This record gives sequence, structure tokens and C-alpha cells, in this order.
Amino acid sequence: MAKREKKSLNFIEQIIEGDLKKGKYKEITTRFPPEPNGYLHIGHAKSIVLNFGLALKYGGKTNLRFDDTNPVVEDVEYVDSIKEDVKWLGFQWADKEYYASDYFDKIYEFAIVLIKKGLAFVDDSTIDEIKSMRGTPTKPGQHSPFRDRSVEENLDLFERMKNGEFEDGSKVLRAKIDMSSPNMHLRDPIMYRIKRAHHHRTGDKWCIYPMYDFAHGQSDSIENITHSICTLEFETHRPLYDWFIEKLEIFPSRQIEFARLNLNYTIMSKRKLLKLVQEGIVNGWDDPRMPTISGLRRRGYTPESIRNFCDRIGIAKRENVVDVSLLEYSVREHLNKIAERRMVVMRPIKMVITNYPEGKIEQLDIINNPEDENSLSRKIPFSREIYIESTDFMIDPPKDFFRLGPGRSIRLKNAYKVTCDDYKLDSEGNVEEIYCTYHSNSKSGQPDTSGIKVRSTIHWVNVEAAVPVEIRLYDRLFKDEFPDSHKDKDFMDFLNEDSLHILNGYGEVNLKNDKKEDKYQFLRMGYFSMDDDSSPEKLVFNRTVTLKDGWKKLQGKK
RNA sequence: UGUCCCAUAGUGUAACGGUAGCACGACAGUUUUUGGUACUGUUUGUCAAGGUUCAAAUCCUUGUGGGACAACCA
Repeated sequence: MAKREKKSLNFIEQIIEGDLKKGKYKEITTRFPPEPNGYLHIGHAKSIVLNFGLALKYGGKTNLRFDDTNPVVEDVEYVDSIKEDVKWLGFQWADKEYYASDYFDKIYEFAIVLIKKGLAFVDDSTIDEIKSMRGTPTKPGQHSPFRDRSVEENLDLFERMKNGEFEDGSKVLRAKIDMSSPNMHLRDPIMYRIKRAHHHRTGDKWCIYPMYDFAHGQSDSIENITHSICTLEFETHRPLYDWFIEKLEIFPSRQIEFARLNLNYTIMSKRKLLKLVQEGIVNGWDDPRMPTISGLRRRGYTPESIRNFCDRIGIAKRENVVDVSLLEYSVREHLNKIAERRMVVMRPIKMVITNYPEGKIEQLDIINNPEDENSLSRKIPFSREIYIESTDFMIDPPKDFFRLGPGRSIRLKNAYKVTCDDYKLDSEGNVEEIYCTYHSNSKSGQPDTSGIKVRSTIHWVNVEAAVPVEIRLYDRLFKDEFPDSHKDKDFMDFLNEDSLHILNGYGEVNLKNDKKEDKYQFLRMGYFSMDDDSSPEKLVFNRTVTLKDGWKKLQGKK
């Protein structure tokens, strides 16, 4: 019986379907409007997936628009990284990139329209005077003494502001709305300020720049954006957004707010992320520990896994904190399907198979990815001396430890079962070598007549053919679940000093010169991605995420 | 002591006046040459109090809790 697909729409989809049904629009236009003042992070990914996803779903397009109205904090470096990240996530914006700065002339004209309507005025008050006359949320503000200037005077003054006749900060253009409004944003908000700063696109053409509130909605309208989706903190701006559109009599874009993404153990503010970069806590915006798109990319996340994550967390208006484990689940889920397996020993210890002939080498077949039906296999050499993971051996193992110990047997993945006979300690009492005998009648792929039972299969690497690899293990950057939500403490107080571990291990031969296939599951160890620092002489891998570890979990319970 | 927004298992999100679902997590089990994967099962929820209604997570009122807003930032 055909199951009817369950229709489960988020509130924005409901609004859009409503608009479409009413015939308000035939197709929709959304936009993703970052300010180029930092790198994109996973929170932006939520917005990107939402905006581009909506246009894909309902027909229409999405504009990539740079909200570049404050030149002092913006830079082309950020513009470039943003374009790269959106593309990498798998989205294509309409025709070209849009810039709010492309509309400076138009927005200037809009200001003149409002001045002529008597709805805007030039204010000579100082920044402090404006602040004190604004009142507080519970106390109404006072009118500026300059509020009743004539249209002619305002027109003249505003033009001279544009022409650079006045000092920075000496005058602003304000909308004339309501100084006693309970909504602070309606208390004669500032539309333009004088700021002599070099703009990364318009150069020194302008010395006045529009404020967000007098640029964003206008840009939306110019681009015929049907649904302008932003985060919750702009909710109180919406009446102003609508006021400008109404008074200007321009295309009525509709602003809709949703709750931004919060992830535990993570900070998402660009300002704070910038601090981590500037203070050298991390090695740049693309450090694999960063929640930036570029960081996640370097860490080994796939675009598909990030998109799936964004779909899974949903869209709503309530504040939320998503567990990072959901992000990790998403990447494991994808990598499990696509990543070829390799054997890599991260903390090596040598095992000598005493009854295996010296000089003998067997080439064993091993499948690249058991989760993939079309997966091919590769050859790995087996001989007398191999490395195994030191955590797979215990001198005095507990009952629930399934791995190797004196007198115990395990299977070497895709090879033979071996039994541990003895081990050697170094001068400090650490296990230096393990001595085993192998059972020739237990070879993988052949009938096993050894009669030996094992409880686990472990990975290994042939000593002779081992490839040295540097392995970078990452832990969360913060020890606290909500590092930036403590009133009395700074988020820097919660830094995890131990978020990076570098190991030198050995990998199987097939890791060599393999840069294009750069994502692997290192058997039993996790998913790894080759780092840009890697070279044929020195392979470097980042651990994207561990495998789920039932043994570790068991230990944690004790 | 203002205006606006929000409140559903541990977390996230559905149900749009008519059986409270789903995903992740947790727990138990099956399979397994990865203590992985896959599969099966279990667990836990409508902030509170009133009201409307045959029927309320859903509508109304009040309360409680959380959030946003007082940059010449976005």
C-alpha cells in the first residue's frame, strides 16, 4: 500500500505555501546576506541551507548579497572566503554576487524621498546627546532640537553631508517617526552617518554610509526579495523595516525571523571567533577545531553531512541548543558510506610472530569499504613483524577486555588468528614487544580449522611496509557546555588547553600518494582526512570524528 | 518596571480543534573478521492554573520561565 508522504512543514514553508496558494507570487526569491567581516560558520550554514533550500523547493532563486555598509570592519578576504564556502556547501546563487554597496546611489535617493516627505531630518546632535534623548525602553525619548528643520534645509544639509563638508560624527540623517514608541528602533532611528573610511568596493566615493536598517530592507526591495529570512534578534526591527517600505512605496519584501543555531561546547559569535584567531589560540579561521565552514572542511566534514545536519535540526522560533553529537552523527553517517577503510596504527607497539618464517611475505586481499557494494579490494603485505595498537594489549586484562593479553588470542584483520605467548618490557616497565604464534589454518577467506575462538579482530600494519603518518587528534575547544553564556565569566576562561594531540603512527602501504582520495576510515580508529600540510614525504591526517566506541563507553561507566 | 517573541521526551523538531509522532541520545538485544555499521525492542514529553468546546499541545485569560530591544555595528 502506498504510504502517503507525511507533510511536515516548518513555519516558513507554511508562510510560503500560503503566499503561493493565494497567488501572491509565482515563484520566490530569497537571499543570503552576510556582512563580509569574518568567515562563515555552521550557524551560517543553517541560514544558507534554509534560504537556498527554499528557492530550490518552491521554484525561484537565491541572491548572495554582501551587506557591506560598514567599511571599517569589512574586507575582500572575507568576501572571497564566503563565496568559496557557499559554493563548497553545494549552492549556486543567482547570476552574480550582489552588494548593498551597489545600491548606495539608490539608497541615497530613497533618503531624499523621505526628506521631501518630511519624514527625515539632519540632526547636529552629538552621539551622546542622541543617546540620552533616546530614553529607555520604559521611558519615552525627547525630540531632537533639530527635528523641525525645513525640507529645504534638510535637503541642503544632507547633500553637503554627502559632499564631505562636515566632520565625521558631526551630523546624521534620522527618520522622523516616534520618540515615545515602546519600540526603541522607531525612536527617530539613524539612517546615515558620516564615516570617512575606504570601502573595499566603492573606494573613497562615499563619506556617508547608510545604517543596516536603511540598507537591508531597501536592498531586499530593490532585488524583489519575496521572503527576507533573518534571525530572531531582528524581530524588533521589523516594524521599521516595514515603515521604510511603506513610506518609500517600494516592493514589499517580507521579513521573517527564525532562531539561530546554537551548539553546545561551541561559540558562534564572529567577534569571539576572531579573538581565537588573533590570539593564536587556533591556527587561523580554518583550524579544524573551529566551527567555521572552512574549519569543518579542513577537519574532513563533507558538504552533504553539513546539509543533512541542517535539515535535521529544523527551523523554528524558539531558542535552542543543539548537541554537537548530532553534527558528529551526521558526518559519521555519510563517511561510513563513502570512506574507504585503511589500517593505521596510531600508538604502535611491535608484535613478532615467532612461528612465521623470516623473510616470508603474503599479499592479502582486503576490501576497501564493506558498506559499498561496488567497493574493490586492495593488497596488504603480511609478514613476521607487525605493529598493533598498544591499547589492544594488556598485561593483566579484565574479563570484559576482548583484546590481547598473555595467553589470549585475537584475529588480525584479514589475516590470521594469533595467540600471545610472551611480551618484553623496556627499562621503564612499558611493553616493548609482544610475541605471538599464528595459526596457519585460520587464514581469512579460507576454512578455519584452528578451533580457536577469539572475541575480537584488531587492525595491524606490517613493519617492513609501514608508512609513517602524523595524526592530529582534535577535542572540543571549550570545556564548558555553554562557554559564552556565563555572566560572571569570560568564554576564554573555559578554553580546553588539550584540544590538539599529535601522534606519530604507521599506516599501510596503500596510504602513499593517495591524496585525491583524502577521506578514510582508519579501521576501528575513526574517520580521517588528509590535511593540506600533507606531502609525499610526510603524510598528515586530521581526525574528523571518532567511531562510536562501545568499549570506551563501558569504561566510562565504571 | 515598557514593547515584542517564545514554551511539546535528555536534545532538536512535528502534529494547525479529533490516536502526541520523528530524528539524535540513553538502555536492552540480534547480526558482525571494525567493541564500527545494520536491524529489533524499551524508555522518557505537551510550563502552570482557569475558561471555551462533545473534544484543547492547538483557541481565550492570567501567571511562571526564557529571549530580544536603549552602537553613528550588522
